[in-house]
Amino acid sequence: MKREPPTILDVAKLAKVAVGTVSNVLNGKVPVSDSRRRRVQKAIEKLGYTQNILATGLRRRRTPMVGVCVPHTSVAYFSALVDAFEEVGADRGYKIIQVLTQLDPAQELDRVQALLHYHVAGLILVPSIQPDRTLKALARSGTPVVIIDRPTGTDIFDEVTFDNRGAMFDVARRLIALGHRRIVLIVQQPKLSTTRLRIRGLREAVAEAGGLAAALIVQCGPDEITLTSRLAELLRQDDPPTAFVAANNTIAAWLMRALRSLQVDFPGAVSVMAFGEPEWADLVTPRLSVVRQPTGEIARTAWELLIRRMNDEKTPVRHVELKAEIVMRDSVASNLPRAAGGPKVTRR
Amino acid sequence: MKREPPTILDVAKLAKVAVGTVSNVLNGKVPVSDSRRRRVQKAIEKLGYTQNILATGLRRRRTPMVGVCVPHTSVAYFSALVDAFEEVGADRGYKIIQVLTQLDPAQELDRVQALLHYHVAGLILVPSIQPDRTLKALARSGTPVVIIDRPTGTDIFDEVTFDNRGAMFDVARRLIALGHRRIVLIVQQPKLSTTRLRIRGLREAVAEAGGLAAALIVQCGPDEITLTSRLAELLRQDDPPTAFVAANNTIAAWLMRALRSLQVDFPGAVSVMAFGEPEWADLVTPRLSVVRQPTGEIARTAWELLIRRMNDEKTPVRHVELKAEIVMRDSVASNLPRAAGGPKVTRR
DNA sequence: TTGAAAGCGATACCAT
DNA sequence: ATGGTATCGCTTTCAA
Repeated sequence: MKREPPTILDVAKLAKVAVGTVSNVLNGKVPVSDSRRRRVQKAIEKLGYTQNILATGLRRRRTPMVGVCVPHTSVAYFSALVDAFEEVGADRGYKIIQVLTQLDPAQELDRVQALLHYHVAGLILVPSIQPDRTLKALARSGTPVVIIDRPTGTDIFDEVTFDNRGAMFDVARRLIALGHRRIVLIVQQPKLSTTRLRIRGLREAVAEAGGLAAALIVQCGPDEITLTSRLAELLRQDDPPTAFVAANNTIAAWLMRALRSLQVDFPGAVSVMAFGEPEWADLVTPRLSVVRQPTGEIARTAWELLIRRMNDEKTPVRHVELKAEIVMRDSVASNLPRAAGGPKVTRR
Repeated sequence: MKREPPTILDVAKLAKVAVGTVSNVLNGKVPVSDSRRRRVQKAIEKLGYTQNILATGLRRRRTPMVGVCVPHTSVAYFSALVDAFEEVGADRGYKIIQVLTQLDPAQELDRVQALLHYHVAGLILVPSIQPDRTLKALARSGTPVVIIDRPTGTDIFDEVTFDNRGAMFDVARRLIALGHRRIVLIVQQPKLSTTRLRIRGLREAVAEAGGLAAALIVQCGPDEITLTSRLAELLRQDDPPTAFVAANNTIAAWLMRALRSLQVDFPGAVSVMAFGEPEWADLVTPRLSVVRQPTGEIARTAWELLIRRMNDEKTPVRHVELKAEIVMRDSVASNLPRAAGGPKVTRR
């Protein structure tokens, strides 16, 4: 018994007022006399009237929804971000439309364009490797946008990122101080801006150590098996790497499983760190050391910037860079020759 | 330089045709002569025209979006579902709007109502503990709905669930066969339909074992600390429980950490199982045994049912129940007196 | 086939 | 403060 939902006209008729008056009651911007307001409210109640956002959006040329575009939600970091946005956004009366890029620039463009068709009020984007066309479309649309996590290298969008270079630098420095000489960074997407920054941080730390240390970037394949064989190869060579850094929790999980299946003594022979903090970081043995991204703060800041831009089209562009926190646990151990059971890293 | 986006009118003007013709080209339902079609397409290209979905939706009284309402995405099971929907939905030209209930019936109602304002073409819902008002609103709206994961006990919506009772029954039976006599099910929401079914399965298995075994339902608090102290209490009593089943990956993580901090010999003294399959299940020691939900199949089936209902308003209601898979790993061990190092459960 | 025109449900302006 | 009306961008008759 699907009856057509009541419209503002039905309400106006029942309350014996003009449609404009109903609209005014609804939006509360223009004053309405008490008596009429009550009549309208009663009518709304009785009819079970609900606003049609499509019509409102069409007229207002803007909808109270914000698009959020992330790679996928299987990386804990991203799902945490989405959760945070849903929460903070709802408080301000915005709905979140979530779309996924699956790491594919073409899909990214497609999905973002779809969001633009909806005339979303704003858009939060974690860009892919090749976001150029997407960014162009975004710029052309004039939609308020905040880029998060991955700097675009442009100056047209607000950005909230965290200091990947610095974090990686600190991590590498600590590893080197612990006696590690060959450090491997395992990444999924070498061309990603974030990845490049991490590589830079790593190289800088290595350079600082003079000829002592060396860095190696490994691109993991699409699955665990590829990574495992690549790893086996690496560890077979003479003077094999002793420290591994995984770019996210998925890779970290693959890496740990690979090390186990290869029966590598861990953290005895090799140390491991990861970006992101999966819920299992301190459940596994050895407990995983991580670079903890300031997820909540990123979400909050991004939302603030977005609100600001949605309110004022031409407020100056801002780039906010937050600091990540390094959390050392058992998966990182000393590699100093004299210190087989020697000085341990601080645990927490 | 935000210029107004071109409309169908601009296209018509440039192509020197009527707006209706442009619309026909766009939708491809009504035949259009080749020459005009080309002119229209060229104009669209040139102007960079994109359809305004709000207007289309208003006119058609339906939008190509499907709402997905889940508790949150930090439980891997739910984020996997959302990912699956985004993928399968996009293929059919639907966008997914995701909203979260945060386990709160009031928030659930609010969010679902918002989705209804958008006149979504369909809605997929993982209901909360108290979904009555939401379900009523949904029924009233006439929107195609598919309920997943948690049966509602009504016959007005299509449902895709999996056999929680059966899965729990099998799990309990195996545990009992392994010599466990006191089995604890740790849940977050005792009144949830899913939970009730699991409890029933557990009770049935216990009953089957005669006076041999006993079941205990523990409601964990909102955080790990509460659970830890509750657990300590349980384990302190005489004849303490030897098997624990966690309702999801979050509780499983809490449970494992709690057991460690309480220094319980595990899986020596107690065995552990969990519903859901977190990425860390086989990373932890001992590797976690789980009830693996058929996530992909649930998503696929739900989508099929939704499509079916979106196409045919009054196709008969269907309830599909899928089977879950029990995956035994090291976290479950024998509790038979004679079998300290005795018969092990099959591993995989 | 094609063009003209009537809405879809709301907002916002203009008189009153 | 209130009522009447044009309008948002598009689909969908209805004639031609």
